[in-house]
Amino acid sequence: MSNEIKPTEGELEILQVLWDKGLCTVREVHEEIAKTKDSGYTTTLKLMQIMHEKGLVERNTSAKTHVYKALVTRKDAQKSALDKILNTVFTGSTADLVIQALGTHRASQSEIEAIKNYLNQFENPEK
Amino acid sequence: MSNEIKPTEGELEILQVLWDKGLCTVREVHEEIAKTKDSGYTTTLKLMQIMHEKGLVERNTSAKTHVYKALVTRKDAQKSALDKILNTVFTGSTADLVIQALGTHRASQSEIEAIKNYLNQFENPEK
DNA sequence: AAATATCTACGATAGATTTCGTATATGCAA
DNA sequence: TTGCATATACGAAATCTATCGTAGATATTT
Repeated sequence: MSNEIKPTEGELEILQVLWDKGLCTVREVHEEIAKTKDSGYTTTLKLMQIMHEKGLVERNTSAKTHVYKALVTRKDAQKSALDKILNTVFTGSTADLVIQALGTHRASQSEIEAIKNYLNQFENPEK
Repeated sequence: MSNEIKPTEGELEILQVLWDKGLCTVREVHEEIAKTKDSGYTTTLKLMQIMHEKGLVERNTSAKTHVYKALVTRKDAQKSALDKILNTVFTGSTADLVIQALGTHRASQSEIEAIKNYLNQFENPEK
């Protein structure tokens, strides 16, 4: 039980953009966020500065315009998010979570196949 | 897209107890929470009062000591939690979520069977 | 070079959440 | 019945998060 990645709602929005685009200036992140939400530029800037203090991102300050990069990976965040809801609402049952997920958010046929293939890895390998 | 169940962190802790135990007094909930965290009795009380205002719980006030009951079900909260992480860290891919969940939190053989059976429901029904 | 645009830094505010202290009511025991 | 334990109610502080305005530095344009 080492790392607790717990970005806030606003931080997650920013991480999304960084994950999708890789290296980004504050302006780039802000433009992207402004598509679905309207808040000021300095709001995004401030959040990203705080994320830097927290170690969620790193930045290159050699030029006037700083360039940011996510330090937490999407996978890290996924694992944390899963751990959290598993330990709270799902009382630790992975199977419950999986079945709920498949039940309410219908997967496509190809996704279902992918999952089945994945499961087959665990099919008593040494029979 | 009807209901957004978004209990806070503290509210979730309380809901846990109510889901596990059913009807509870503030004292009972507090004792349980105090096992893993130390905060005062009135803190728990206040939170539960707020949850009552928000409609997350109901309470019987006929006796001096009030008895609380969750109004949100665990399933409601599960659905909300899943929706949320699907739309943020998992970019809408149920398959990614499922595979991640199975990958990091190994399921037992019987759980795997349960999931496979579940998936078979969707096997091209009209061949 | 002067005006304009763009950037970072930073303080301040607003709102939500958590925390607690204190007042007051109620039940129980000596 | 007097005192003690335990409840609820409620206001207020402490924290966190998000938001923005403004100052000052650095480019860019004319």
